[in-house]
Amino acid sequence: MGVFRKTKSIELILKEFPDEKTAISVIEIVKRLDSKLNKTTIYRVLEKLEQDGVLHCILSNNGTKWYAKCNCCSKTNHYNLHPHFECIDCGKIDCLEIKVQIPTISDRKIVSSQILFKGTCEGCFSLN
Amino acid sequence: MGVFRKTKSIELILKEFPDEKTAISVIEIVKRLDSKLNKTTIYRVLEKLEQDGVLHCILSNNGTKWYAKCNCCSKTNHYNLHPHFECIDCGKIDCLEIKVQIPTISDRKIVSSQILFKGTCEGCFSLN
DNA sequence: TTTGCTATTGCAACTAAGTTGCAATAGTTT
DNA sequence: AAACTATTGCAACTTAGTTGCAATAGCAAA
Repeated sequence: MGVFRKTKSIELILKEFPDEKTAISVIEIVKRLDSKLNKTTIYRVLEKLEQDGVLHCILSNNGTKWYAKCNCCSKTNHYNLHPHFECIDCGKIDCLEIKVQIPTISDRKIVSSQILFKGTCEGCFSLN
Repeated sequence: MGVFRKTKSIELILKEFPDEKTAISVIEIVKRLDSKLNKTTIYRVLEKLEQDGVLHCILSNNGTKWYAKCNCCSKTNHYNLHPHFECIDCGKIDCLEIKVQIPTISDRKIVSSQILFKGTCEGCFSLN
């Protein structure tokens, strides 16, 4: 939304997202870019990138914010309906490329959803 | 888990849950019982009631904790697989008595899920 | 290139949800 | 009634996330 200047901050932050599936916690981004960017800036840039349909936000099981790249969103239609997976062993979160049926409920209108599955990820699964 | 004494705190806190569907935020409980109980106690009792399968915890869209009564959980099997609904107008959260298909994913094991639909609830829906 | 506009950034201080350690209190059992 | 220990209250802390404001830096027009 609004003007979008090409700034160092945006460039640095976007570099932290290697692919379309892996989510990163804001805490981790702040830690990684500590010497380069102020945490306020990071929060604001992430929020703006979310509004612009570049990233989407996921809430982890402990209530902290994570972000991941969007591959189906636009500035006007921000769909975030795919589910996410949080590993209870290593803590990582990623996007699942599957569809979950969104139900229709009488008298209510569902606008968006937030689906988080918890369990053991591929990596940790093979270690057992 | 552990011993379960019948204390004033447990009684007071359980009184705040009128039915099996309506969730209450911890913040709200702390506010309501401000003159009667310490917030630390409230957090601890809620956590214990969750471990004992009496209540289940829901994370709202802004990352705060909400609790609701369980009607299908036991001390040993704590299932929390039903979805919840958060109203984007009035902010209330409640349990949905519908089943959502939990997918199976190769190489991963899903242990639990957290499904939050957001939209307009019956009450707010009829106001428009 | 320079000027001016204003979006963006950094800083410091703040907010508030949730946690921790410990001493005091109160259920429960003998 | 005594003793044991789970539970509670308090105060201080932790930390993710926010706010206000002055300084900085993209960008467009001159």
